[in-house]
Amino acid sequence: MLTKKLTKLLKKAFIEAGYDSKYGEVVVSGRPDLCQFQCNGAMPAAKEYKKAPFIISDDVIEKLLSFEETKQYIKVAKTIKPGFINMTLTDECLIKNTTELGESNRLGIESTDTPSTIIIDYGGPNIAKPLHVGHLRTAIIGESIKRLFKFLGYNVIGDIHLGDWGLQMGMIISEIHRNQPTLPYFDSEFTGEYPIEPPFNLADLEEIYPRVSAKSKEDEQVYNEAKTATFELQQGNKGYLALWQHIMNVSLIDVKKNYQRLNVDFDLWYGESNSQQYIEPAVKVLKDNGSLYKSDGAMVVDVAKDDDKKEIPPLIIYKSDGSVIYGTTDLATIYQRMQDYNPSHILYVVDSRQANHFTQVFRCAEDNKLVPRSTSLEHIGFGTMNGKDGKPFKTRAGGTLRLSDLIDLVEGNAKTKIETNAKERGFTPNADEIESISKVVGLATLKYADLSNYRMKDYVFDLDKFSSFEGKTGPYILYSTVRIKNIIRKLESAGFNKGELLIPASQVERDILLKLDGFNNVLQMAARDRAPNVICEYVYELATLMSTFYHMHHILNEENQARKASWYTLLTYVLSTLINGLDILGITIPEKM
RNA sequence: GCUGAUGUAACUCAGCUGGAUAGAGUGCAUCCCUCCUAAGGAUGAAGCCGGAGGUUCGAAUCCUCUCAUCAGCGCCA
Repeated sequence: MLTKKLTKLLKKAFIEAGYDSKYGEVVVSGRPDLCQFQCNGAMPAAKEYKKAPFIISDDVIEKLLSFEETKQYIKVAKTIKPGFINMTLTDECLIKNTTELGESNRLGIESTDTPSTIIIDYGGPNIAKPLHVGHLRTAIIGESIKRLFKFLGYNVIGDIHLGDWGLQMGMIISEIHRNQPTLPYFDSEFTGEYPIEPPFNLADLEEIYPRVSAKSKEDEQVYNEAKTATFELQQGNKGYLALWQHIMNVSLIDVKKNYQRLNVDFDLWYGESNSQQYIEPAVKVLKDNGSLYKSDGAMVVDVAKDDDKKEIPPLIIYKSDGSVIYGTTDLATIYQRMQDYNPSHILYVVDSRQANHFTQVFRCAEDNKLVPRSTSLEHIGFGTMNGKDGKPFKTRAGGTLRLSDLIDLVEGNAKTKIETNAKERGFTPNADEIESISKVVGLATLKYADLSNYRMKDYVFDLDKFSSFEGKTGPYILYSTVRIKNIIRKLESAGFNKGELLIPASQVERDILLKLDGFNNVLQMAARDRAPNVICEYVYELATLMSTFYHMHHILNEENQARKASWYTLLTYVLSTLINGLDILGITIPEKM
């Protein structure tokens, strides 16, 4: 980590020159035409010490250059204009650094000093509603954040947190009741075993929810029946529970298939229902604290604070009909997670429109000491998914686009491209190969397009963008990576051996060495801001540098064997950086494409 | 109404813990496939960083106001 090493040196130089070490922070230069690294500390220091900034920077540089260790590493260090300290390293230093990073088992990426447990709550699909494009972001962003923290050495647990215990379940149960009243699940006298076969299939189920949901908006009785069914389910009505289990079983098969296609997997497949047994102990805490009280018929907890800029309504624990609500299950889930895992963080990767809900839940949990101070609850919000018109995305027919249809589309697109491309190059991959490559490429297109936007911004869902293979896209990065693999394969099969890194043969090669060093910093930043788009940017830049490199240097044809061997080594470093970066984004790389 | 988010090139977006000449991709214009994948490379045109004040040696970045868009605001998730 060159910035880190340089910062250490600069801090020492600031101290020896008689200034505070806090001014010694070194960053990658914003003007690569002038230098590789810069330190801006002399300018703020000028204020404190009431001196011209360039006098300070000159003092510091003089000290810096007097250090034994500096001499062999720093090629140029000089003051520019007001008081920038510009530094360029020797090529020897660069290759030594790159070799250290490349040969270390984690590319020199620092692990956390505090390897605590982090729970990531993402995905959150509602049972019995087909997954649609709205479920894409939480899955993809959540997965990436999970992988990032895992990579940085945390013990990370991803929990899908299914929506399986709320009103939507009551809606379905009550609708089935209306349509098939003679089923044993609705017979309170029934004492035998309930049927093993569900009384519906997936297609039925997917059709039921939208129907009853629409009906309940117009027909109050339908709505009330749904509420009653919800209440009874939560109270443990045996028949309802059996039916609920059927709904879960049928629905989960499809849910799992969808996440599998996205290459998203969860450590825990818990849902709201799993928190049921923790509701009582969690509520007891609220009661013992005297926080719980009746308001408008519901049982609530106040979470407002004196310095709130706006009114924050109380969190509802029991609705006036006695049933619990998602705030309740969220609290109970926190209780459960503390008991089972004692995490340092619980991160909720959920649409930012739910910010108020999380403020309420977090405050309630913190005020009532359901979590200690050492545990932080954090809502990782993301923008809403809009169509090109800036309004929430709808298909041409006005409905929501299913996630599975979207994946089909993107994979199909990739397939066409791969087939025509193969034809142009005159080779014919077999059908299986095409199939598996299109899946990988299609998914990379989709994930990269989604992850490269900063998560907080509203999101324009653009099918063209999701299907594009040109420019700053997933396929471009895969293309670049596959090309490296291909060259390495050829070097290997020719029995060629890797060699020590040589002094860079060009500016591009030097830029690659510098870029490789930046990986650690990028990961730390991405983790700090919970922002995978930083990694997207990085991976693209590295891939671009490689494209320029190919254009400039022909590796296989290189006659200087030492040079060729050095490039071989460099390729392996770049490849593992790309592999790791892409893996954190949840993107896999094909062997060919 | 209150609160929050967003406003950067024709389009889609980075950059926002203040730093030197604001960056990509798409599209547009011009070149480059006898040579490791042209899903590529090179060059160019394109910007009062929504507007107005302020803080600072220095502001797209921080503060205040303002306009626009979107979202949320007690028993859905």
